Amino acid sequence: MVTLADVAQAAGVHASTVSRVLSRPQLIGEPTRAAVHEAISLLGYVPNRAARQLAGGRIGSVGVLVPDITNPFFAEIVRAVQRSCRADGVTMLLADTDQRADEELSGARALAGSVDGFVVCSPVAATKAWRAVVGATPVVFVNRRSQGVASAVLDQRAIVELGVHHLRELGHRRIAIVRGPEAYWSSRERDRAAARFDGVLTIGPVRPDFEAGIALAAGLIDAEITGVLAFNDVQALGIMAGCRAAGTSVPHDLSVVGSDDIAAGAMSDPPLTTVTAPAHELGASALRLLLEQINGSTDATAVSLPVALTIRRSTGPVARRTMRLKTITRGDLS
Amino acid sequence: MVTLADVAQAAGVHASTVSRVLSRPQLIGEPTRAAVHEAISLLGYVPNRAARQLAGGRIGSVGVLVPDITNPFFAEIVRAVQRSCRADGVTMLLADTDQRADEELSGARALAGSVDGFVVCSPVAATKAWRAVVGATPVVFVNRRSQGVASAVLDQRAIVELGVHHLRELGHRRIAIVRGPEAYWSSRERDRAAARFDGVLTIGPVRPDFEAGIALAAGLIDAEITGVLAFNDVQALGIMAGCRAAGTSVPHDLSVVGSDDIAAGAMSDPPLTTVTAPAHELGASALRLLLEQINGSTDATAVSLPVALTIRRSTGPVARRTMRLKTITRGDLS
DNA sequence: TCTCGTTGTGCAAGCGCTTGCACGACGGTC
DNA sequence: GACCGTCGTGCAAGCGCTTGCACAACGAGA
Repeated sequence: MVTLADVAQAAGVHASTVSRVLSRPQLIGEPTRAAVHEAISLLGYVPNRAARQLAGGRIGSVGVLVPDITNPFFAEIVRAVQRSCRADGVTMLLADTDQRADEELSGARALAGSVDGFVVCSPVAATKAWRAVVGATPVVFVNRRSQGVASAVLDQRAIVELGVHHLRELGHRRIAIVRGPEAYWSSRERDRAAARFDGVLTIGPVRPDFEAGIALAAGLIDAEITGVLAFNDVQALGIMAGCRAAGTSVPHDLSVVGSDDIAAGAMSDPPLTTVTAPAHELGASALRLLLEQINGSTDATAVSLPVALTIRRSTGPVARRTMRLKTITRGDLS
Repeated sequence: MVTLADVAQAAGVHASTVSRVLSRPQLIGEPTRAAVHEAISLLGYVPNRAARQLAGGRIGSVGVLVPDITNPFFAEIVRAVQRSCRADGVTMLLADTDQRADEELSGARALAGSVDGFVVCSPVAATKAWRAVVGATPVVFVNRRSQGVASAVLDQRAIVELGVHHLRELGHRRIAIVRGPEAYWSSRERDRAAARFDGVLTIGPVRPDFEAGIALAAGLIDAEITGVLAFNDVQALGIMAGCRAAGTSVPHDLSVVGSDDIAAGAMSDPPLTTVTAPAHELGASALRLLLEQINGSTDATAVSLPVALTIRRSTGPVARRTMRLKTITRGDLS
């Protein structure tokens, strides 16, 4: 293993000089700097992280917590964070929290001390609990807003509006919005947005997974809903599968709008109309926010990212036969 | 920050004693040990990784390189590795290599020195290049076998056999196997297995993605193939989408078998028959192999994991009209 | 009783790096 | 020509932990 001292000897300078060439080059004279660089590449020197961390206090790595890495949406965020990390010379530590608040916290505890900060996707644990675990360590929440914590979120209101407007433009009058788990900030936010629409039914909470989507389909059909905005794509795909099983045609009898825009949505039959989330930007922004916090430039900023409607073929004009008017009441659906 | 010394003072012993209680408890007498443990929990002491690593030589973290984290198959492997890591108190560092050999190597270079070893999924860089980068650092390849490198692989031959037998049992006689990229060990392995079957056409290489699958469909239909084993599920889904676009019914006109068993396969229409890979076991085995290597117990072992056929509805009996006999020649497909 | 293990604990030397401080060598000022 | 910045570099003290070695205390065998 090549150490600082080896490089220093090869370059004929003191180890501290080499260290400075690496960390604050402007302090070192040009000729010395060149000599050091040459020695470094000659010897193939790679700084030892542990030593660097121990001596310097800084760590140079961030922890990323995701509820489910097998969900392509989170995978995309992780990829974005990892790329940004690489570009900034930061190491990324990943933990899958299995959507559980306790796993979230214990994951953070395990990583605390090994990271300079956390990017936490769709956290479910209470902010207070978070603070207790991470102390003053910088944290940024992805898709959750919370007092005193930096965050990068999707414009949930726009998701609802885009979905509902699209369905209305297609002539739908019996529209349902599927609510997500109560613990999610995004769910609560969508509820708020949904409340602004008259005559739009909100149903659920319904788990944002495929099976729950399947199970939901029958209720939607019974209630003569003609257009539905699912909580996410996976659930939307489930609704479509449920419709298929029930002999209901999408989009003829029921138009389905997803949210996220995962790859599987484009592969489905019919391809899923969805509200596309900029997962990559979300991850990149979160890391930027975190790094800013770590470097002390800002604290607790929040960014909200725009979303866009991607129209595919799971939505279409409302079919005649379902157009009879009828008052929608909550009792229509359980 | 609570240090070893703080704990030592609280427990009325020397720091080295505390250190030993943590690392080799059997060296320390029972009463002392208890006192130390009490002090530790009282003070909420958490060992400093960096210091530990610097002093001890060991690092306690492993690097994981995946070609594409947004592919659910790899995501599942990553999750398995991460869980095993957590159980063993090891930290996982992740890098996405974007399926590129150079990214693979540069990712490894960036992590080398910060990890005790690597788990590399579906590596494409040459083994020699790998050795040059990692030196003596333990490595295990996932889904690639290579002389002198430990590996955890799927039984590729079984994948081919399972797929082909299933199709044959359904009466198919015009069966095609889609080859994967030449750089993949798994591709080469499947070619070898495919060669053992008479009258089975191998086509490709075809990229293992959705678009390539779509593009492939037309050729399959033209060649009057009635059953196809895709390279993976995503490609299989593409083939189904291509068929749909061409008005060809799956499974009536073409039976499609995938490989991997990603979640999207179960959500498709029709649900995809596929060869299920134990992604979780693959990841867990890889980590076990790596840890064994790190601890010096073994070197360069290879495990091969069994796969199983999951029959859903993308395969079915061969339709009458396509059963006329005709000699298959390579020229049928480009 | 003396010696010789055993066992349990303390001591101190680092691991490779960062960084505050000291200091020598300049060039410019009065 | 003595004086004073400024700049570039060396020096050395750690960062928190591990670990080989020393050593005290004790019981057992001679």
